Amino acid sequence: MQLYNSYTRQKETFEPITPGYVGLYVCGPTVNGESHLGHARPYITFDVVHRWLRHLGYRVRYVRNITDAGHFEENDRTDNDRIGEKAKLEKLEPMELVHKYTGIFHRLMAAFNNLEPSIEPTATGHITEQIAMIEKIIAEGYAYEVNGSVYFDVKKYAAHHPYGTLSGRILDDLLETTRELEGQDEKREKVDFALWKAAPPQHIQRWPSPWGEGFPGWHIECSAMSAKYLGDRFDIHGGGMDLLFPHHESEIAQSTIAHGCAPVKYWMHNNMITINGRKMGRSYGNIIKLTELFSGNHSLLEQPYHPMVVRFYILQTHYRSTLDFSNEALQGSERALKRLWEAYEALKGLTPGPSPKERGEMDEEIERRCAEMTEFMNDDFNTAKVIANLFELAPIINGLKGGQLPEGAVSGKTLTLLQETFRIFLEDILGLQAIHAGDDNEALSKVLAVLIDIRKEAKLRKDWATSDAIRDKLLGAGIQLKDGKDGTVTYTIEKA
RNA sequence: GGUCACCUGGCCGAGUGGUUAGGCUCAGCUCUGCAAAAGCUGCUACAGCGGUUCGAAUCCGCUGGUGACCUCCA
Repeated sequence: MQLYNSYTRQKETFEPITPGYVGLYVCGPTVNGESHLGHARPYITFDVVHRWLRHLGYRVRYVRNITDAGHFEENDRTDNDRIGEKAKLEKLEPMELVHKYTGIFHRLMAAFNNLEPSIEPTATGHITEQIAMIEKIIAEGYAYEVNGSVYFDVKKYAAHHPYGTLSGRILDDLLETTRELEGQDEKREKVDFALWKAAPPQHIQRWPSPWGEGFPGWHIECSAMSAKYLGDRFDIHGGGMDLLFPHHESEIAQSTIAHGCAPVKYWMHNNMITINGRKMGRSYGNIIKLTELFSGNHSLLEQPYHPMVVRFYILQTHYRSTLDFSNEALQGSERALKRLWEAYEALKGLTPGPSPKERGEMDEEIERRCAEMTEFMNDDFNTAKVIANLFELAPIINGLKGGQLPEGAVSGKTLTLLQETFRIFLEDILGLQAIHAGDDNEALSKVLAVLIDIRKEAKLRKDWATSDAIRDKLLGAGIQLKDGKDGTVTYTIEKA
């Protein structure tokens, strides 16, 4: 399998550090607010990576953190609320926020049908590990303490180690161009980053440390927790491209000092979701929360979009390309997914033709397209090409079902391959699910059978008014009847 | 300002030297009582200008445009 390593900026053959096992770490959410559309991308992207690695037979330990330490705020409440000014219950309780947004996050992940990570460690649950790591870095001489805060000495690090390789930074440029920010006078250099921050008196989240009460810096949690659960050196670290600098660059530096080796063998970064060509982000004011996307409740949205439509829309594009949001694009994905899924359902109902014919051209095409899907996934997780091939196969399935292709056009063996391949790629790898309601309601299917029967009788009488009324009114209720060529009628039910 | 990307048909998007990507939309046809669904067919693009090459969307250069990072950020 080939994957693109952001560190070397080229595709490389994947060889796990420990044969048969893969350590995968992905930067998780900061649970101080609701996830938006942009956040959906890494979690879906790396869910597919996780699924594919498992499919290849690797035993994967997938670690995705929950960042629940740092700066928190909600509406007018912040973690800087002065202790004396408000009653306890009026003040922000960080764990209350963390609980709320972690719950929302988990529900969103489930809606996307993302498999759960193996471990979901929280930053607050690993304060001691982070402190221990900082102590090690100080002992090695690459960090210094100022007024209860600890900073990493980037200049010294860069003198002895390659720095900036991942993000393409040159230290001298950074020293010149890094902006002047408040409260940075403690640092020796502007490029230094905090390992530990002393907590001002009004800061609620605080832990004791060798340097006084405070809280961990932004980057250290990922390094401490990935090392704890995956080892000092592990296989794949994923996240959004916007984390390249300074987050991942800092992770490399601090881990290299603390553990004596570069922490990650393969770095993977997904590209951004844009809206009108611009990255979705708080500062641009163009955020669409996922809950809004699913409900349609947002001024930019023309309609609600099902989580599976969003998942499909994301997977139709290669993960390293930007992906532009628009209603038109989402609606296109919705129609496309419906068509593909209905072909899949039709495929499940197909049985081999009467005379198992000899292998024909169609058998060869199907075999080739099925085999290609594995190649596409092995080539840096090219889900876009996998989906294209599924669409290439859909007309064959529909043709067999609809009678445009003769019954024996495909051999039984090939049909089985096709069924198996669709199931594996659509469900197991892409992680897609039906977006219309299942046909599992016995009472409803009986009712529909009655209506279909009445309509059939009406058609025999050429009572078009009645037959069309049944068809149109059901459609209005979200139930679409589909007349087969041989008189059979199938239907799909919109999920409420 | 520094660094790095990107610019594909009405829209979304694959694609790194020679092949129809694919999806959505649209038009025509088949099927149908009419539709829908499905099938078939059509719409053949690579920002511009140079260069390399037998041959470039694909490599190189220049120009223009857009974006990302440099600050919390998926």
